[in-house]
Parts: sequence; C-alpha cells; structure tokens
Amino acid sequence: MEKRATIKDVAKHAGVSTASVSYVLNDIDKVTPETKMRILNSIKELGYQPSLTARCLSNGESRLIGICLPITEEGDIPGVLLENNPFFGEFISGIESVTRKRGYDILISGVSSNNQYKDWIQQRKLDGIIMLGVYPRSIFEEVKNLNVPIVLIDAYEEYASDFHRVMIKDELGGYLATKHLIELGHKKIALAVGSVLKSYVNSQRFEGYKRALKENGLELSTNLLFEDNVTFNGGYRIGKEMLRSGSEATAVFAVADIMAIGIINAYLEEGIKIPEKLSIIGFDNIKFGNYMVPGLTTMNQDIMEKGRIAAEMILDDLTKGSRSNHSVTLDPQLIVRSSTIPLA
Amino acid sequence: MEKRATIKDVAKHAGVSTASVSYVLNDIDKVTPETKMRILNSIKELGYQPSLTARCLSNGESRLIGICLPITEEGDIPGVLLENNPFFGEFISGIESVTRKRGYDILISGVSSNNQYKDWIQQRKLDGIIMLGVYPRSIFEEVKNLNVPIVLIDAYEEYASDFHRVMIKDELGGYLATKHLIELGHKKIALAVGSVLKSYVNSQRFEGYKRALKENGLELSTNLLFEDNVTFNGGYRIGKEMLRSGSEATAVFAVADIMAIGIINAYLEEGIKIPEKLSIIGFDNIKFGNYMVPGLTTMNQDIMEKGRIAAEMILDDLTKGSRSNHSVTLDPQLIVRSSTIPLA
DNA sequence: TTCAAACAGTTAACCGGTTAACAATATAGT
DNA sequence: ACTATATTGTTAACCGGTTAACTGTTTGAA
Repeated sequence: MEKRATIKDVAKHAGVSTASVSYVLNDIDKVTPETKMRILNSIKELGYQPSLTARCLSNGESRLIGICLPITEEGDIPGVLLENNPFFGEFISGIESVTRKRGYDILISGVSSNNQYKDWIQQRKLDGIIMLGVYPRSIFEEVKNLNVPIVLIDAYEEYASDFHRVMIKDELGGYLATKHLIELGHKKIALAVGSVLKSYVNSQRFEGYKRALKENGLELSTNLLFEDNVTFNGGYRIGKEMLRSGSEATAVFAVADIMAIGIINAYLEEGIKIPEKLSIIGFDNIKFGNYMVPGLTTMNQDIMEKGRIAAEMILDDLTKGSRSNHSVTLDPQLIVRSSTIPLA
Repeated sequence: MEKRATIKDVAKHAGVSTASVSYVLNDIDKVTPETKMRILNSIKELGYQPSLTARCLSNGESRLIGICLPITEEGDIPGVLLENNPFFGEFISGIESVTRKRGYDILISGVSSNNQYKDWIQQRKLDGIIMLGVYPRSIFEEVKNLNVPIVLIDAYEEYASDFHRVMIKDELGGYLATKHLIELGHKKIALAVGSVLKSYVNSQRFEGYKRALKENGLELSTNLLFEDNVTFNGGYRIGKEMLRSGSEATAVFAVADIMAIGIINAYLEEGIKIPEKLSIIGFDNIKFGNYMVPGLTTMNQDIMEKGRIAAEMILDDLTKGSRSNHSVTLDPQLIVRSSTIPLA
C-alpha cells in the first residue's frame, strides 16, 4: 500500500544524487566502493525496485519480446495451433528458458486485422518478435522497416529471407518418413496433407514424399493423395474417406501427428486394426503420440529447441546491435514406435 | 528506420499544444470538433502511435496482465503443466480473448526463486496477476500488499480468500465421477491420485470419491488407493502396479486425464483390454481424451472459461477501482465416452 | 612546482506522454 | 451592464529513470 521507493528516495536516503544510484544500478564504474556500499544498503533497506517502464522510456529498450499468433475472426487462436497445442506450450517454454535469464519478458498476442501487428510492436516498443504461423504477405512489408529483430518460424516464402528464420528440413522429413514406410515393404503409401497450395511446410513435406517414391521406383498415384485441414478432424475425415472408398493403401504418411491421430481414430472406430491393416507415420512428435496405443511412429521436430534458437537469435541481435539475418534449419529424426509395421 | 513520430510532432504538425493532442487521444471533451479533426489528420498523416511506455510512466497503468507459472530448478515449466499442456494453451487463449479487446497484453513468466514474483510485478508495474499452480505460502504474504488485483486458479488454501479465485467444484467432480462408476455397477473402484497432502485439488477430489462410496454403502479400501505424480508416468506406474499386484479393481477414477491415459497405456501395453477389464474415468477433459481409442470418459472443466473469468475479474477491478475479492466456482460436467462400461 | 589527466560525484536535460492550473474568450443569468 | 460560468486552449510540472556535460579533488609525470 505504501508508495514504492523511487530512485530519488534511494538517493536521498544514501545522501547522493540519483545519477550515482543509477550508476551503481547499471554497474557503471564511477563510484567508490564505499559509496556503492552505502547506496546498495539504501536500496535494500527501502526495498527499491527500479521501474522498467521508466528505464524503457529513457533508453528505448523495453526488454519485451513479442510472440505473434494469428487469430481467426471468431477471436480464437486458430484450430491448428490449439489442437496442436502441446506444440504451443513447449515452444513458449523453449523461449522462456533463454529470455528469463537475460531479464527479458515475453508478451503473447494474437492479432487479427492486418496491420495491428505494427501498432502493437510500436506501442509496446517490443525489442524483438517471434512470429508463428502463416500471415498475409502485406504484414511483412509493414513490419520489415521497423528495425526490430524478427524471427519467423517455419516460413519458406520468398520474402522470409528478409528475416531470421527457424525451420526444420521439411522436405527431408517427408522423405525420411516415406522411406521408412517403403523400407517396411509398403508399396501403396497414401499421403494425408494440408493445403499444399497455401502452405510451404505442406508442400515441402509433399516433395519429400514424392522424392522417396521416385527413388524407389514407386509411382505417384493421385488416388493415394488426401488433402484436408491439418487438424484431428481433417485426419478423421481422410480416414473415413479412405475406408469408404476402399483405398488400396497399406500405409499412410500424415504431415502432422494430429492428422495421423484423426486417421487412426477413424479406423479404430470401425474396428479396423492399426497397424495391422494400415501402418501410419505422423510428423511433429507431439507428446500424445507417445501416450496412445499404438504408439505413434513420427518424425521428431524439437519444438523447444526451436523456441530456444529463436530467442537466442533475437538476443544476439540485441547485444551485438547487428541485424544480419540468419536461418537455422533443424534436422528431423525418425522415431519408430508401434503404428508402423512391415507389410504382411 | 525513420524516427517514430511523437506527440510533439503531432502537436507541431497540427499547430496545437501536446495537451490538446493528449486530450483527443484520450477522448476527453476539451477540444472543438474542428481542432479534433485537424489533430486526427496529423496523427494519420504522421502514422503516429502513442507510446504505451510513456503513458504507463505518467499514469501508472501498464495495461499488462501477468500470468505466473511455477518453474522447477531445471528451469522448465513443470511437468504437470507441460504434460497437461492443452490446458495451458486453452487457458491463455481464454484470457487473451477478453484482454485483447480491452487493450491489455499478457505477460507470461515462470518465476523460480521465492520472491522474484514480487520483483517482477513491481518492475513491470503489472496491472494484474493470474497465478496458476501451487506456490509456497510466503509468496502470497509478499504479494498481498502490492495493491494489485490477483486471481488464484484452483487455490483452496486458507490464505487464498485474500485474493480472487476461480476454481471448480472438485469435491463434486470427484463425487460425480465415482458415482458414474457406481451406477455402472462397479463395486471395486480404485482411485489414482496425486499428493493429497500437498494439493487441495487432489484432496477435494478424494473427498468426493469417499462421499460417493459412503452414500452407496461401499467401503473405502486402502488397497484401492494409489498415489503418484499427476503425470502420464505417474498414471503409468499406477497401472503397472495394479496389474502387478493383481488389483481387484474393476474400475478406476483418475484425478486427471493425463494420469488416466498413463493407466490405460500400462494396461494396453500388456494386452489387457480397456474398458472390458477396467473402466476408467479421468478429470479435466483435455482434447486428447476425445482423440484416443477408447475415448476417455471424464469430468469436464471448462479451462477456457476459467481464463475468461479470471481476466474479467481483473479488468473489473481495474475499471471499478474496487478491490473486493470474488470467488467463482465452476461446475464440472460428466462426459461419457467409451472408457467406462457397465460391470459385466 | 606545475599542469594534465584520472577520479568521484553532481546537475540538468531528456525520454513521451498526462493533467492540474491557468488564461482568454464566449455564453448566459439577473 | 456586469458578473458568473462554460468553453477551448496552453503552460509547465510530473512520472522514474539515464547520461552528457560539468565541477572539484587527487594523483602523477615532467
């Protein structure tokens, strides 16, 4: 209830000027050990906490890093992110683990209308931004000249090279996933994928799928290709469709675990056994893939590491004052559990 | 790259004082429509964005709401939260949905050492706090006098009444869950629970379990009680233990879905059928309960709603300037899926 | 001994807003 | 006609820090 102590209070209490207090706060060597001691004592005695707001106003650093999530008209974080949610939490956790130590906080915001991002960044004077998800191109044009380090996650688009990027080798992931199925003897391998047109991540994984088929002399067959939303329900619909149409597939590569789980549910619901009747491999390695039966074979992407790297990119820029754009591409790893078995 | 326009630039451009600009920014009726127009035009022309930092410094409102998560020594958000993660994302999403409209941002932080919370709140001048998880009591003593609205989520402890609270009827939830099993004809109903000693949530659900047994003339048997961490692995260990010891249980109430899933995995792994050999009901209604086979019967708690309510409590305090502590207790609902069936 | 540099500390302007107090003009009441 | 009261606007202090420029004292080198 009592007013918080300010730097003036400390100065008065220690019998010095505010400048001297500021110097000891910022570890600037301009004060004798004795005075420093006296000031430190006053600080402790008054329970003084410097105001980050004031500091920000005066030196322009907010020590705030923003995380942007695209949101839908309904005001929600979109299904993709929400359903993939383990994702979200782990990602934040990765970021937090590096920012916290350095005194930065993270600000989370879903922003809807196109240019509110810019407003947000400016009004809050964010020191850096991490952008998750797909946005209309115009946003990047706006945001490019803001002179703020920006990290794009999983962005392949051509303009993305204007920013820092963290991604994984999606093509390789698609390739390895498909190859795993091929090595198990499967010849008829379906693909469950989101919009290849709108999402580079999807199209890259699709490319990997095609490459694996080609390298192994398998033909690309359009009736093994299924496109729907990258959600549980999207996968579920694909599963139902495969069953309805009597698909010849003996295995399927789903570009996301959540889709794979949808497919599995569609099959199990009709009493059709997995992996006996259909081997299935996902992508992402979300926690629940390990918590279900059968355990989901998948391509691992280290989402926490993604967060860590993104945060470090920003902090590096901030300390070095540089602004060269780096791009880190992580390797996916095959994780074999029990949803894939050799072709009978 | 160009310097951002400040209020002074706008004032100069419109040929008025900064005070007038400030008045139109804050919708204070002290300016003729014509002047207002002129100022508005200048604002648009210069692409002016008021600095929230400066505003905060001058009027003391940061428009920042903090979300506290306890973290472990290793620096991670603790397993409970991470594994329960759909939880986390949905919760944030609920908060965001109300704060965004009102111009508040949310700041997320895991804080480890005891009193860093206080520092964080003060340094960032947070307008409100939402605290998730269990903390040492001393933290609340520290934080109580900060004159900041605080909402505790799922806190039963006696000191909790000094703050706003959002929780669900845990005792009722435990009761209804157990009653559901009893109504299916089960007599030997096991309980999988976390530390009843340390967590009121656990003890409340345990109370509900006991009440249901008692009301139905069933005896409380200690060898049907299993205590372990509220995690997948905790549940898994319990499942293994039940099998190893040849437990007579035909049904089990797990105080969290994530535990229930662990138990299910332990059973399925050994080829023992669920729900045929063991009916199981969880608690929380995490998304994956619906995405698995068998679908998990559970007690729903609307986590998004929890977030919404918590945010509204804070914003109400902020607008009304009052500080009376409210407590909202939500009702859990039984959601029957396929992991529970009548006793054969 | 003398002058320059190093040291320890202070003063005051500044960051970008808000707002109480004031001034000048217009409107209204009696 | 003469105040009292709105109305519209400005001035300047303030929020709580940072930091360039300055002052006064020591130290050291020539």
